[in-house]
Amino acid sequence: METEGTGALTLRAAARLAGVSQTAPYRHFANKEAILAAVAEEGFRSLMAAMAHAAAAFADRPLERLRAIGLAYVTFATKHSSHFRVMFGREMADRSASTSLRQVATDTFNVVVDVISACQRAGVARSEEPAADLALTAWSTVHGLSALLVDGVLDRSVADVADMVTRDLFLGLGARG
Amino acid sequence: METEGTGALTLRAAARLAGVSQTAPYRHFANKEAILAAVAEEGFRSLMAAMAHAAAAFADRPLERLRAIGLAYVTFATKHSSHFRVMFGREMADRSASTSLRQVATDTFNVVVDVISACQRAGVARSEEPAADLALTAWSTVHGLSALLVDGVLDRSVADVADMVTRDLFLGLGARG
DNA sequence: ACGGCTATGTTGACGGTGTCAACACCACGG
DNA sequence: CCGTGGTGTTGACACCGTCAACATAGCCGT
Repeated sequence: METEGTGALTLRAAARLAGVSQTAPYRHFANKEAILAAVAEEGFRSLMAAMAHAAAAFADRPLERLRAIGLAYVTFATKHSSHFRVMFGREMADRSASTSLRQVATDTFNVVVDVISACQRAGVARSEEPAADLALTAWSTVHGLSALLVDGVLDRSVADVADMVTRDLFLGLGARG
Repeated sequence: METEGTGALTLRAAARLAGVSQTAPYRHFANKEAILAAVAEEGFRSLMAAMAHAAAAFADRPLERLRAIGLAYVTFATKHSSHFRVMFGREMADRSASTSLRQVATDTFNVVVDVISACQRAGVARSEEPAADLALTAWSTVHGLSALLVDGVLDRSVADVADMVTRDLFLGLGARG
């Protein structure tokens, strides 16, 4: 998957790679969707770890922490683009079929909510709005940028663009004053 | 595609639907990727039309116009989710293969840039930054929200969430003053 | 009017894929 | 020591994208 793209993640190829027959995976997963759900779930855990690692350096500076996890998100998406695609794409018809996948996805979201709450308490984020709402906006922005980069729609440098977008997200588009 | 999801867009099914043999499409397209590129291109034109239509009501109010095209984007994505997925997904391995697709995609982006320029001239958008940069942030946010909705990650109401996110995008996350 | 060229379509086949049913083995617990 | 459950295999099915070879129909220049 990492070297040949999502389309190469085939049940039979996986079995070949494992050195077993092509139907052996069916002893461990109900079908291909179930395998993808497991891969996606692992991806979310890996993403959460990357965000946690990036945040660790800024224990008592919530704003820097927020930005760090945003950048970690985009970095993860571009560095593990196939994995990222499986995590969010619709190779699985119905993601709510796997409750554990749904759980780990909301856990990931809650990381963002927590950091934003901290920002609000520190007075650096607008606090007239629920943290969950701001978090959804932040997630949308960072996720959208990741999606555009991963899907090859943009051809600008990842670092530049991520830096700029996270700054604008904080400032807003509107004129101040 | 509309009724059974992206996975059902198969060359043979399309041919059956057209009442021709399964290899007839090869007289008109090089391969499946080429068909998807054409579908994606048509999608971008359709999206541009939807945005233009939404913007028409606010000829001389650039801020309302900006918001209207953002909402039109999310609406289009959720109402034609399969089409949206083809437009951005990686069913095509290399989207830059089709220059006309690339062209219509940048045309779409330029619609956003133009509206943001107008907002800057009207003094309602921050103007210390290039319109293209702000446009990329706006696109990321709206595209990210669309992607999350389309991929079934969120279960909140489309209208509510779109309204909230576009407002927060304008205001920014940061505390004012 | 006619012969040929081009666009379009068909048939048949190839290798690859997800999935299922039937069968085989091996280890462990009663 | 036997049975049972977990794991793996073989063989098959329908479907997929794609290709080569062959057919046809309409238009163009002569």
